[in-house]
Amino acid sequence: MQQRSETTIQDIADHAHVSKSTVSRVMNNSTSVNEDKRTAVLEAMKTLGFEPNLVARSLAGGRSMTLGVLTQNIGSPFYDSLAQGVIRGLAGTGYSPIFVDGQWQQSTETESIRTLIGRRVDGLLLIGGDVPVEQLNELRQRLATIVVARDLVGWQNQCIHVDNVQAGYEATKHLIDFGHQRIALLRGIKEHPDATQRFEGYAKALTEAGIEFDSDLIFQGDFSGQSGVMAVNSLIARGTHFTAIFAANDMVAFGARLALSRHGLRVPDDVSLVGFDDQAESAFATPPLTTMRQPAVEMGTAAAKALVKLIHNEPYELVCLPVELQMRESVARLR
Amino acid sequence: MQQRSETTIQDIADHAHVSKSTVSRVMNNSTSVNEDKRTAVLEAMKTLGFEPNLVARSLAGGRSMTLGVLTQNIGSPFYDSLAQGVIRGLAGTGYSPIFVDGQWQQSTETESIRTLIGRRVDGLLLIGGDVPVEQLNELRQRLATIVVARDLVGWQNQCIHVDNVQAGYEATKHLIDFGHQRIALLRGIKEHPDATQRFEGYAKALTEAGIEFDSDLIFQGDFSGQSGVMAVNSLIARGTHFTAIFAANDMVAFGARLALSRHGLRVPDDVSLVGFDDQAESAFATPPLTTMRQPAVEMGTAAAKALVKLIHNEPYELVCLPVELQMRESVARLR
DNA sequence: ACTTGCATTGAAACCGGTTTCAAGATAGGC
DNA sequence: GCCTATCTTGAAACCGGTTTCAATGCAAGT
Repeated sequence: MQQRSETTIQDIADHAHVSKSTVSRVMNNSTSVNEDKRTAVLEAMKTLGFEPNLVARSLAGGRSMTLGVLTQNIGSPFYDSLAQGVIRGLAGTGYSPIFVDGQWQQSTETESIRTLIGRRVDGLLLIGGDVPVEQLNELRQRLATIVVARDLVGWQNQCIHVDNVQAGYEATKHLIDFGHQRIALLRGIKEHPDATQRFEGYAKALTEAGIEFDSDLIFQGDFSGQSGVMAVNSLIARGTHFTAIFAANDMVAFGARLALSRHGLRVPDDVSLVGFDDQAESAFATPPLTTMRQPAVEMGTAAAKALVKLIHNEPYELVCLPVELQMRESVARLR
Repeated sequence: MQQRSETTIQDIADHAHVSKSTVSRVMNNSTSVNEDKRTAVLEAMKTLGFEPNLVARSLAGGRSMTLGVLTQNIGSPFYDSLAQGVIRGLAGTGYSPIFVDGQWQQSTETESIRTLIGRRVDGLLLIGGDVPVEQLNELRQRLATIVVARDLVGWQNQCIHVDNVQAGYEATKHLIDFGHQRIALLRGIKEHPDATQRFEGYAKALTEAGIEFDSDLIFQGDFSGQSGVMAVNSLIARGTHFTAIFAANDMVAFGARLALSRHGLRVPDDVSLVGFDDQAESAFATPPLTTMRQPAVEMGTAAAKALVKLIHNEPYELVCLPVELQMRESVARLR
């Protein structure tokens, strides 16, 4: 595919009978330019249909106006919502995001970050991921970096995340408040810090309510729907008694709900169910799913805006957004 | 944030006692280089931790190794799956995607495409969207372009999409085969060609089966869950008799299923339900949703690979992937 | 021994902008 | 009317690579 040679700044200069420098100045409003020349240049740009070469601009100016976004599992609701938020937060700032998928694999992530650096992004937005802190500490020395959905020590103001312990606590507390004592926990991936922290919250709520912890109620799975059905099947097969389920996320909750129904168990009449994430489908599940709402879009937006400020050395604040219980109809008071 | 000045090709050259040219040659394997020098250069690159400046490379080489992907509604399942497919298709090709969101607005899309051109992407992948054909025809003259999920006349081999008429036909046919005659159609957005084409397929299946078309069964909505709820409420409020629903997509089907249950109607016992897309949640809905599976990931992958070939002027083929009926449990034979 | 051909290599031009520097022009201050 | 501060402006250097071009060296051909 031959790229038709584009019009350059030099063409504009010739057409307007000025020098390249002047054209550049008009484009950037850097120093004052005589009104005649300015209009002549603008005129020429319009006539010739000039589109500045961002690549050349990046090289010369040292700024690429591009932000690298390392995300995980593009195609999964939570991370997509974050990405959506990032896009919104960047709208109108002049910066474009370039997304790469880390796939929750350290090697992939490291490689992806290298690529982004090679592309000379002006800043980095890391969403989740497994890259060790030491490596990130090094990274932030040379590049404006903000981390989302991950809790890093020593990153006070360059890190926006959610309190998963608190969230796990509240979800469990909600079930306890409704009279449940036998609460099954469908854990997410073992190594995943979110899963671990929510588990902590769960345990804390139990302890606080004086309910004995029973490891039979814990199912170690992942974040998939299939994991939810397996958990319930396994729970029932083992004959474990439970009246409520706190699922790793909404997708797991869907799977659990399906498996329950296969066993003739109704939600919420027989078993109460709480999810996590509040993805779009959850409000329209049958019954609508009670879940912990993660402000994914908002986090993405906040992170993006903060990164832009960080790059410009402007002050900003990164608040820790709350996970809120979204009460719907999948939880019932224990009779 | 001060960007620590990176090591350049010149540093490598000095360190290895060769010229810039030679370093470049080693990097690109362009012409043969003496083994001694080659190792010296590689050595130097390792020692100095050299990361080539992609920006400079793009400018000099005329290739940016970047592909522009214009997608719609990042954060919606179908388009996200496509994006996921694109990422997979590009893995290992050396090209990175840069995603921009057109948000189904022509002005935004046009603007986004301009930005991508300004970034000197080597190719364009347009997913859905409203940009008029004439504009696209112009575009393809200057840039390798492939369009996904859209049927464009005259784009035979640069366009990968799905036969929505056929898909609409098959979904409807499936319901008819199960004895349904009063099939409500929950249409997607009026202007959206997908919605129109599926409607065509619906009408065709009806005609073919000798079932009279009843406009009372058509609900004009959008692609949201809320739309499904409203449709069912409206249908019931109007007293329209129906035994099956063909929803604009799975999300709409979820909404419909919820509204049905609110009215005491069971799926599939009282009303059968067919969705569209087969998003991940659908298999775990209760009951698992029968739906038309769009091979979104596969389409994304195929499109990405084709684009790379197109850029390299290599031959490729873009097959029209089939939409397949994914039979699950939301459709029952009419008693 | 002399020409020919190919492999190697560095110098320099180039990609399309930005930015520094110095010069010319204009205007204000006395 | 002269000097200085400010505004405009173009030439040229620069960003970090790629690529062309010409030169050098060396082995093969005759």
